[in-house]
Amino acid sequence: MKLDARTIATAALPLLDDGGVDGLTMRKVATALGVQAPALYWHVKNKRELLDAMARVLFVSAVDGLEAPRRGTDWQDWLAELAGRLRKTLLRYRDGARVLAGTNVSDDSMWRVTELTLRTLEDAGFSARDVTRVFPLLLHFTIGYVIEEQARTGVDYPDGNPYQADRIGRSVDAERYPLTARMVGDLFAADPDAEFDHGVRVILAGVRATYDLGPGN
Amino acid sequence: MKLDARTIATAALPLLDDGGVDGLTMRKVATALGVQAPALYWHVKNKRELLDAMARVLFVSAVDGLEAPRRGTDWQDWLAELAGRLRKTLLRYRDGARVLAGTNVSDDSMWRVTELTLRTLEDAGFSARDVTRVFPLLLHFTIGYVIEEQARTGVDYPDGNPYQADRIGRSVDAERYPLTARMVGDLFAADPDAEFDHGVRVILAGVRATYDLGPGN
DNA sequence: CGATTTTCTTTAACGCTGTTAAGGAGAGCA
DNA sequence: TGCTCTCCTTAACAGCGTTAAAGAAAATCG
Repeated sequence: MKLDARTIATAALPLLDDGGVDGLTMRKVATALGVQAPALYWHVKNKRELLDAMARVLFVSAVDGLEAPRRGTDWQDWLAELAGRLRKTLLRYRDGARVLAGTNVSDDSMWRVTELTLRTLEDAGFSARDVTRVFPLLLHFTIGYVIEEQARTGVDYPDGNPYQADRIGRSVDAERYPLTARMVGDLFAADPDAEFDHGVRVILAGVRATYDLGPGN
Repeated sequence: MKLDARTIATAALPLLDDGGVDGLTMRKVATALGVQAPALYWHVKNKRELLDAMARVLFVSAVDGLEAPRRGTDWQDWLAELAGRLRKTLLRYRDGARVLAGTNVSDDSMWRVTELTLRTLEDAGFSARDVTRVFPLLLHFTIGYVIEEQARTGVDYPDGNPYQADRIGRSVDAERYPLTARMVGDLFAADPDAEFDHGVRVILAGVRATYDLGPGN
């Protein structure tokens, strides 16, 4: 097999599922590729660069095949779908969001998607300056949301997941904090997909309410 | 000095500033406390638990002394200030946001703040169900934003920060992606404080636009 | 008071990590 | 054939989180 940064990263991603990002070692990755660990250093400067490559693969696969909104498609639906795609992709591997978070992804497909988003917003009537702020808004929310979501599976805690509903429920004093106690219950009963989409919609509503839309929308 | 999880965590936080969370070792923490590394394991089960304790200290110090909004204070201003406080606290130590992100913080002060927030929103006229969604929304955005913000300092990259404006600027093909090229410029020229506050305001506008407000608001 | 137990820290050591150094196998080319 | 470049190997290093075992200090008890 031909080895390069991208194939190494692709092979490394599934390994996240046992042990998460902390349990990912160069030796494991090498073994998965039928090679010795130092061989990787010919294609990748260090582990940091491997993680960057993994983030890139993740992001690229999230936006692969993404097209501009078809005529008649609402810009909000399009953005919501984009955020949803990103989330689904991050959820595919354990700690996916942590891998992407704060990683330097500078890939052509990154810029392609950014450009697509900005153009969609401009077409929807937003000013050039405002358009710049929407993309990070959605991106940061998505990453924050999925990090939390993946942390909730609690795999980092060998004996007993502290994120279990009853555990947290018990730790909240329902006498003093009744609203909080109810929120905790709500949160664990809620469908994460719906909750995420809802959050995205709220943000988009804020975008709509905040910025001036040009004529026609 | 009396040793316990909280004092250990407090001593560990400033050590984040050289090396970040990856460079934080039990031995360094121990040395900072004038003690040998294994001594820490009497007070803390493992490094994961130390990080949890650090996250707790961080969160607690962010919301320390926080009070319910004074009469006449807008709920939106109050929430914006809460998010701003959290951000400022995370920014105090390198990788602060990474430490807090997805960490299991179950402290009384956590619930106190949550309750305060929920009550504020209920007082503002939101329904009980809607109220439980606003808090995570702001929290996730804040964490996502600060992770990115702290990553941008690029300390993880020994030779040359790839987040520098000119580097990214050069990597974007301004011919094919003109809007993106401009966005990158905008992003680096922007004041992070203002940009964050703006994001929070957009979200709050979305909250206002999405949920039914009872009579009186 | 001395004896015992409990609390906390030490030294020593374990297996594992990311990473480097040095060298060898094979392809392409002169 | 001999040289160079590409890619992989083996061997090794310092440092990591963590455990085991023993020792000191302090508290408790008869």
